Amino acid sequence: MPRWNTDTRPRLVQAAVDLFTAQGYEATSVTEIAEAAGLTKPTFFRHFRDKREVLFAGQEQHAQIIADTVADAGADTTVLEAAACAVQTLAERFTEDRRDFNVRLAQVVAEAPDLQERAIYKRAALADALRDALAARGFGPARAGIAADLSIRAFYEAYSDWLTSTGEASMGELVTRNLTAARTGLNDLA
Amino acid sequence: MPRWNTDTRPRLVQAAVDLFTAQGYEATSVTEIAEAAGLTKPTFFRHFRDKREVLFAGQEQHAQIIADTVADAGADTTVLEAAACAVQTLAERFTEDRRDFNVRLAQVVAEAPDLQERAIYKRAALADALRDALAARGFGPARAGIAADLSIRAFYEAYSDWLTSTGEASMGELVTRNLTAARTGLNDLA
DNA sequence: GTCTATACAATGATAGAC
DNA sequence: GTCTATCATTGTATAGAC
Repeated sequence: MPRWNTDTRPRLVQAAVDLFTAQGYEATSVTEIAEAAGLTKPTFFRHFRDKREVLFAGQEQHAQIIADTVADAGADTTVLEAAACAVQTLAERFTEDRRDFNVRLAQVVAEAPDLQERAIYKRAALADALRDALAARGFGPARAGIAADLSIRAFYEAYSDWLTSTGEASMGELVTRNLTAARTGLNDLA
Repeated sequence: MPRWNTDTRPRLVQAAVDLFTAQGYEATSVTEIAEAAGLTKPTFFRHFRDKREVLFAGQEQHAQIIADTVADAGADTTVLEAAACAVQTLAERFTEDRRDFNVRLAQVVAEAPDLQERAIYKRAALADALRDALAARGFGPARAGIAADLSIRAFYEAYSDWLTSTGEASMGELVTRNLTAARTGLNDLA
């Protein structure tokens, strides 16, 4: 990573979110975003694969965080414990000062089907990363898949709660609550 | 639906899959597809929202099949039974004569990230439909979500098996096997 | 190695005629 | 319901400047 111009990406992200919020996602062109950041269209596409990707900047490391956490978990942890640990660690990145930004982001995503599709893809990528990490620890594919789905689901429900709540609970607490609810549902299953 | 030109969509689908298989997805333009079917580009877009959607024609009713099956299940069925019933009913649409087409389709999807994203979106839509249908029957949200994820996962693993196997097992049988494996994994979870 | 300038193919939308 | 026609935008490629 070069030291100069290291704020190019954040500037593009900020310009994009501002414009999307003000005029809507589809009504905003990539050229507009680039010029609002004092750059040009080709530069935008050098930093982001496509127009959608700019709204998911900062999530690049999420899969790695999950993989690392599972790999570093104690030797005697169960599948569910390892999976829970992974999403708990991920939750730490969702600090209170990032809540407003995430709320605005969710509002933009809600209005554009293209963005919802990308968001679902990101969720699936996280579930895959978690499942693979669990499988790499020796848990069977069926168990790994189920534990991954269950934990990622709890995480996203917590994320939704976090966005709609008024800040009385941290993301970590909400993840814990939703994981508990999931385990209860699991027991009621059979 | 008009009686004339009722084969327009199938013709477009066939032309698309043929061209994608021959030259690749990205190397084939919508104009090419339309002209190969004796039509024009705007006509293509009247039938399919975008270039990707043409490869998922025929899946429009899948969500409805799942919803209907769950709604029609016996009053004393458990969550897992209702969910299993739904994917089993869906499996009936994957008859042996459609296997070759699905194999070609999977090959095209495998080469284009855009298509994989759309495929994942379709899977998520099925999981949502199943979860909603289960919730509508009074099963709690946690149980409904887990049962939906688990059953859809088993379905897709069965689909993958169905494509790679050489026809000795039907899609229904493969779904049954994967559902059984999932239930075993579920018991090993706690 | 990062950005600009320019040109380009293709997607996807739109308006109007048959 | 399809066609012609036109259009803005996405996303890529090539050149070169700093």
